[in-house]
Amino acid sequence: MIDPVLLRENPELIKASQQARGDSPELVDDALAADATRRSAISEYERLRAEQKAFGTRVAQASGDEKKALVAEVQSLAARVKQADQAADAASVAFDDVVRGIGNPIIDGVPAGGEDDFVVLREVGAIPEFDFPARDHLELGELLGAIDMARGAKVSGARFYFLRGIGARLELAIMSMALDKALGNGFVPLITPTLVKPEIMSGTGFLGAHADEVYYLPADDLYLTGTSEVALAGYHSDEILDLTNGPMRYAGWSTCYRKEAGSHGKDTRGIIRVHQFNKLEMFVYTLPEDAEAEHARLVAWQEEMLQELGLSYRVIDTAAGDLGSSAARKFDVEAWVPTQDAYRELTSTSNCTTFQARRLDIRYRADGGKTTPVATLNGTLATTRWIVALLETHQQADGSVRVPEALRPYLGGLETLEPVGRA
RNA sequence: GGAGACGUCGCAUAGUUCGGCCUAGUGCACCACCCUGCUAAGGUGGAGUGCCCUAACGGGCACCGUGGGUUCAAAUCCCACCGUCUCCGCCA
Repeated sequence: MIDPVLLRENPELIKASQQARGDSPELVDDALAADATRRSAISEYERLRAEQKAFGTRVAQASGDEKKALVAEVQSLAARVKQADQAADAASVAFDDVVRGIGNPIIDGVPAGGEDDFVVLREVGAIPEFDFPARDHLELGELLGAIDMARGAKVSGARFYFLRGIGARLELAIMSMALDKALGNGFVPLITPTLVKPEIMSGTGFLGAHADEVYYLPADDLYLTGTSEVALAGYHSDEILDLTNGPMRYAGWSTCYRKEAGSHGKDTRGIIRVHQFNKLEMFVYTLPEDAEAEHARLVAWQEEMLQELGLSYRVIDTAAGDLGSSAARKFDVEAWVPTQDAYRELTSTSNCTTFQARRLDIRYRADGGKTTPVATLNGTLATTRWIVALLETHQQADGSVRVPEALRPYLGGLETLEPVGRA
C-alpha cells in the first residue's frame, strides 16, 4: 500500500511512477477524491457518536419518567449514528479499493517501460564455447539419469517432473550451498508453510495482476505460495520490530507452486518453467533509509553464488512496467544458457520499500517512539532452475558434467557427473 | 471427528453473575523526576495501537480473539467463525 501522506502531499510523484509503469495516473486523482470523502465521512460519524455517548451518561444517571423521556429523545440520534457509521465504513472500503490499485512508487533511476526496456548493469564471465555440439539440459539430465519429465507428466501432468539420482542430489547440493552462504551472512533459516490464508496472500501483493498464477484450494480457502516470500513477509505481520541491532534477515526454504498460466507453449522442454520447484529465498526487514544499500548486498550475494558455480551472467535493472506492484526496484541476475543462446533469469531481488510492510502492518519504533513501517526486501539465492545453467555450462563432449569446485563438498567430493546406462 | 475449558491495554490478572458509577482497575516490567552516599529500597508522575480534526496547544472516535446482531447504551447478552489447552476417537 502506498503512503497516504505521500498521496496527499506529493501526488505528482505517484502519478509519474504510474506513468513509468504504464499504469493509470488517473487512479491517483481518484484516490485523492476517495480520501477526502472518507475523511469527511469519518468526521461526521465521530461527531454524532460523541454526542450519543454524552447522552448515554445522562440516561444512566436519570431515572423514572426523566429516563424514559431521554431514551425516547436519543433514539433518532442512534439511528443517525448507525447510518453515519455505515457511510464511514463504505467510504473507507472505497478508498482502499482505489489505493490498492496503485503500485509502489518506483525508485529514481528505474527505467520506464515494459519487459524489454530493462537496463543491463553488468555482464560477468565469458560466454562458454564448445568444440562439440552442446546438449541441452534435458538431454544431459536424461543421460545422467537426473531428470525424468515423462514420468512427471504421467503422474501429475505437463510441467511436472521427477528429479532422481544425481538430479535429486544436485538440487539439494545447490540449495545447501545457498543455505550456507545465507548462514554465513547472518540469515536465520526458516522452513515455511506453503499454504497461506487469503489476507497474507493479498498482503504480499500476489493477488493483484498475477492472481491467475496462483493455485487456490477453495474447499479450505488457502493459497499455495509461489515463493516463500509470502510466508516470510507474513511472519512478522502485525508486529512492531526491534531493528536497533541491525536488519532482520531470513532465509526461507520452500517448495514453490506456480500455475504458469498464459505461458502455454513457452519453455515446454525441461525444467526451465515448471509448476513446482524448490527455492531458497532471502528476506530482509530493515530501516527504510538502509533499504537501497541492503538491496545492493542481496545482489552481491546472488552474484557470489553464480560466480562460485562458474556461471556466466548479466545483471539487469528491470523496467518499471515489469515490476510487481510491491516492488520499487528489481534486479534480476540472468545466467547464460548455451543451447538457448540467451540469458535466463536465475534470481530476482526486489526492494519493496515500505509498501509491503504497510499492508502487512509491520513497523519499528523510530526516534521519538513513533511507529513507522519498515522496509522489506527479498531475493533468490538458489532454485531448481539453476540445474539448467549448471548442466549446460559445465558439460563435456561425452555427456558428462564437471562439478564446480564450490559445489563438490555438497556432493561428497564428486568431481564429475557421469552418464548412467538407463533412466 | 466428539466432549469440555479458555481468549481483557508488553507479561500476569480483576471486571462478564444481574448491560449504564469501565473514561477497563491492580501487580510486575518500563520511562522521567525526586529522595536515599551502596545491595530485588522508597516517593511522584508518565506510559498501548490505529484513525480523524487542528498551524500549534489540544481535542475526538475506535479497539477487551475476529465478524455480525440485540439495545438509547455491550468487555458484559445472542449468533457464527478463528485460535489455544485438556480428554476421547481416528491416522500415510
